[in-house]
Order: sequence, then C-alpha cells, then structure tokens
Amino acid sequence: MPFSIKEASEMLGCPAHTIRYYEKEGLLPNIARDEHGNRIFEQKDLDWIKLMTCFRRTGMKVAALKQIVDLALQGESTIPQRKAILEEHQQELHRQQLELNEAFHAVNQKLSIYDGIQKGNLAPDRDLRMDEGKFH
Amino acid sequence: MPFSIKEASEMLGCPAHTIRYYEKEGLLPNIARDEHGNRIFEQKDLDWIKLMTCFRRTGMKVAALKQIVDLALQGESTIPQRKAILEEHQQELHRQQLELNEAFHAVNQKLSIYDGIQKGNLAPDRDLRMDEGKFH
DNA sequence: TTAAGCATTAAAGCGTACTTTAAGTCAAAC
DNA sequence: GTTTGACTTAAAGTACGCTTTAATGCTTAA
Repeated sequence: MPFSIKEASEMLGCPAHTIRYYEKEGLLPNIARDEHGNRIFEQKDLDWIKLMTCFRRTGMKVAALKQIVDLALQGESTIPQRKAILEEHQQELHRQQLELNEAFHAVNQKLSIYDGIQKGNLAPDRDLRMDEGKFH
Repeated sequence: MPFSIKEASEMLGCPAHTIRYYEKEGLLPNIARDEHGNRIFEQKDLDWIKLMTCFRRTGMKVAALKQIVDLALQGESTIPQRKAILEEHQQELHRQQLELNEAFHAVNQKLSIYDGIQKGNLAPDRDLRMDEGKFH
C-alpha cells in the first residue's frame, strides 16, 4: 500500500524530481517519511497528485493549487473559498473549449484549402489564402 | 485599407510590441513600410496574425509557425510539409480535448463533493475526498 | 519651439514550471 | 570493501513567449 518516490513516479508517469518540487512548493503537505527520511506515498497522495496533474494540464497554476491546499489545511470552513477557485477554473475550461473549437475550425479549413490546391489545383478562395504560396 | 501598428494592435487586441516581436521572429515576412519606415498592415496581414493567435492560444509554438511561414515562402511545393505541421497540431487539439473533458469531470465531481459537505453535511465518499478537510 | 504622441531598434528582464546539477547519505549486491 | 542505485537537499539553470527598458527620431498641435 505505501510507495517509494520511484514507484509513485512510475505509477504517475511523472518525474520524481517534479514530485519533490511539488512537495517543496507546499502542494503535498504531510507526506510520510520512513526511518531514513525517504518519502512514503499512499494511495490518497497519488490520487491528489493525479488530480493536480489534471488541473495543471488544463492551465491551473501551481499557486492556485497551493491556495487550495492551504485552505484545505484550515478545515471545512474554507470550502466556499475552495469552491470559488474551482469555479474559476471551470470558467477557464469553458474558455479553453471555445478556443479549441475555434482552432479546430481554423485548422480544418486550412487543411481543406491545402487539399484543394493539391488535388484539384483549385484556385483557392482569396480570403482564405493568408499564407499559401506567396504572401501577397 | 492599410493600418498603422497601433490600429492593428487595437483591431487584434494584441500589443504592438508583440506584433513587432512576431515580425522579428520571421512570422510576418514582407510587412510593408511607409516613407518613414513605419509598418503598414493590410487586411491579409491581420488575418494571418489572427490565425496565428488562434493557433498560439491552443499551444502551437512560435517555432512551428515560423516553419509554416518559411515553407510558405518557398512556394506551393511545400504544402505537404505544411499539412503535416497542421495535422500534428490537429492531433494536439484532440489531446487537449481529452484533457479538457477529464478536467471538466474532475472539477464537477469536486464541486459536488463540496456542495454535499455544505448542504447536507453528507459524509463524502472516502475515495473522492483527497484534499477536503484534513489530508489523512 | 516645444511638448505630446506616435514610431523605430536592440537588448535586457520577467514569470512560470519545471529540470538539472552538485554534493552527499544509505543499503544491499557483488 | 566497494560499487551500484535509490534516496536526500539546496541551488542554479533552462525553455518559452513575451514584456519592458533605453535611446532615439518624426510629426503635429499648442
């Protein structure tokens, strides 16, 4: 049930150095140590790191994660603040969704212009050329 | 029809310094200049900057944009390479979509746990607690 | 004519999140 | 016994994409 940092690293697909860095930044309070001072990770620690990784990959800052941790350490009375941080991230996710949709549309349009040029030697719509061929 | 850097900046919502930086990096070849050496932007330049911004916001690197520009300057024979870069970005967009979905799920789950604690004083599912209240 | 407001350049600086390095301890394998 | 490999810490370094600074010049309105 308890894991060394190497095992944790392998299970999470995350460098051991990064895990140590997270601990140093206060994102992993109360990580147990063995008799030699080595870190011992339990499943709940791994779950929390996994969750942080999920939030980090979608742009949540280390500082925001640190805030959540600090609030959590103060007890359940801080749940409203923690909710606010998560709701802000939720909004950020919505923004990213919009940007992603926009980018999907743009890349697909661009690719079909390339296809048109390659396959049919079509004269591409002037307004969509932007960078194909020359710049003028 | 032609715009100053300030007008371009305002129309794009992008700092003039950033536009100059893009030009310096080779992302904006052949930007016209007036008799004083000031940049003159045309609609197609703005369109290209808009497209780059869309790609940048979804994680495409400046270096990749530079590659596209360099290839475009070499003519239509480089369309296969340009397609490959865009298809790679398309894959990246798919990856981001998955991460976004994962994050949506996680944040919603977390928020409903907070709601449960606040509203009904429910004992939260042990496996989903992670950081609520204490860390053990 | 002088100050405001726009432009130019090159170069240095900054924020974020790691990542790498350096220097050392410890325990088991050979 | 000594080498190997995993661990420890603190600190310096890196990558990226701007952003800011500094020094300067042109043009127009007061």
